[in-house]
Amino acid sequence: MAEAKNNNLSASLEDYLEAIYNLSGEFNTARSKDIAKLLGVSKSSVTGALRVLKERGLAHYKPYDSITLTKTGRKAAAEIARKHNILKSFFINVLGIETDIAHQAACKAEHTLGAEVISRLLCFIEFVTKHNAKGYDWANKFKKFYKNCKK
Amino acid sequence: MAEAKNNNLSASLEDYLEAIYNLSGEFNTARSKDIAKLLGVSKSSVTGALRVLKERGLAHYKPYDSITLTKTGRKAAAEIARKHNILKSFFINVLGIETDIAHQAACKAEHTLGAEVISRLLCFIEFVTKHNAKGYDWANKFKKFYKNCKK
DNA sequence: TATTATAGTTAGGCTTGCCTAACTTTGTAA
DNA sequence: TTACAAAGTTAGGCAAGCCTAACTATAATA
Repeated sequence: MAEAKNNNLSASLEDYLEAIYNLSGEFNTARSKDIAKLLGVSKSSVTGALRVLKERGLAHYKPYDSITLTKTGRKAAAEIARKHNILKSFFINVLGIETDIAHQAACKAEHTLGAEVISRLLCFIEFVTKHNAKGYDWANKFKKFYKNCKK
Repeated sequence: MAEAKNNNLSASLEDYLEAIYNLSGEFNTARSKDIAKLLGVSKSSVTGALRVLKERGLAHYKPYDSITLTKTGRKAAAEIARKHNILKSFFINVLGIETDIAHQAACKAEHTLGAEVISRLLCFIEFVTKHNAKGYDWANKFKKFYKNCKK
């Protein structure tokens, strides 16, 4: 039945899933080559990952055929991307981190920190953001603070 | 010369290093058995890690002998522990996360997030903490906010 | 001091994730 | 339509980390 065992994906598999999701956005199908490039990984590593994603019911995959996500896969990917983007924008806009680094960090964060921490952290970011909107300008206050902060 | 190649340690090795550091606190020497227990790992895994820490000039280690950190090792461990503790207390005191989970997350965080993000995050935590001290009670404000926050 | 439990090590094996090199398939352009 | 380049796959290998089972050393006690 190839039904999704939604068992927690490894950080690496989530990266692949998200990459496919993002690349698919434009064309609805992702190419192995582009996934490899996006993740900085060899083509054969992509092939390997695709096999696993298929096994788990998250991607449609047949050798030499086009790559798409299953419904479950898309849902999972969307959720990953959503969290990822919130974190990323916090890193960039509040902490003042450079885009690429922020991206990398956000990619990995969820896995490492775990669901509970991420969930609360996302709330916290929302909290901070709302305060910002209310005219209490965190990002800027922090920016000044950061200059004198040696950690 | 067994001088420390201070090359970035893996997450796992940092865990071992920190474990030894914390266990040594009480007795000045750590036991394999206790490291294993603390990290939830088998005794043989500890042996393996010790060999690597020795190779990297971070721990003194000889089979069946007592385990201590080198000066470099101690320094590195202290730094890991310091960051770790800041993160942990932020997770617990601001985000309201349960101790064990906070501990796990903090352990892994640095690695995943990378030096730049961690450095800024630690500053941010300090920033938040200082505001707290000034009577702007973040932790509490966030606590209320969190109740209505579904992420 | 001999015995035995505990601590620690070694050997061998598994998984994940990556790599390169060689091969196959596909698609494009003479 | 053939020939060649690009995309994709397969085979084989490597490193990090972990495990269990069997062994060895140490230390405690009778």
